[in-house]
Amino acid sequence: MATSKSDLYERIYAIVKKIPKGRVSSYGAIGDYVSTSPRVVGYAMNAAHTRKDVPAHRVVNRNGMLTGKHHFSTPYEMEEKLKKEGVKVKNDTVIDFEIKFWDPSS
DNA sequence: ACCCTGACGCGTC
DNA sequence: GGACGCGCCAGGG
Repeated sequence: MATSKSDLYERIYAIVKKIPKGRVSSYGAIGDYVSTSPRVVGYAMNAAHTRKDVPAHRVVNRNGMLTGKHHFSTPYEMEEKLKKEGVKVKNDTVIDFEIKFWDPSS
């Protein structure tokens, strides 16, 4: 059955993979798209370390803040990657978050 | 097998 | 307008 519990994580990974370069999304938006709690998205991202194809650095919280930056190899990796893709970050927060925001249903 | 904790977000007091 | 609780899943001790 495609409705296993772990399949939920797979769906989350699939969405994160679809985030275009230079764009970001939020835990809440993704969670809403896969019909789960935003928290679960965070849990999934934590486990996403084993998935090299999952750009977890493009996922931020609803404020556009890089809440998960401490989970990368270095706290600067997330910010550096975003800047390199054209997403300006200041004070651990994505600038023009509303503009850079990518909707999963888009 | 149990208890705890951890990348969030919203409603309510 | 700040603080608190709840929902939800998995892995570690």
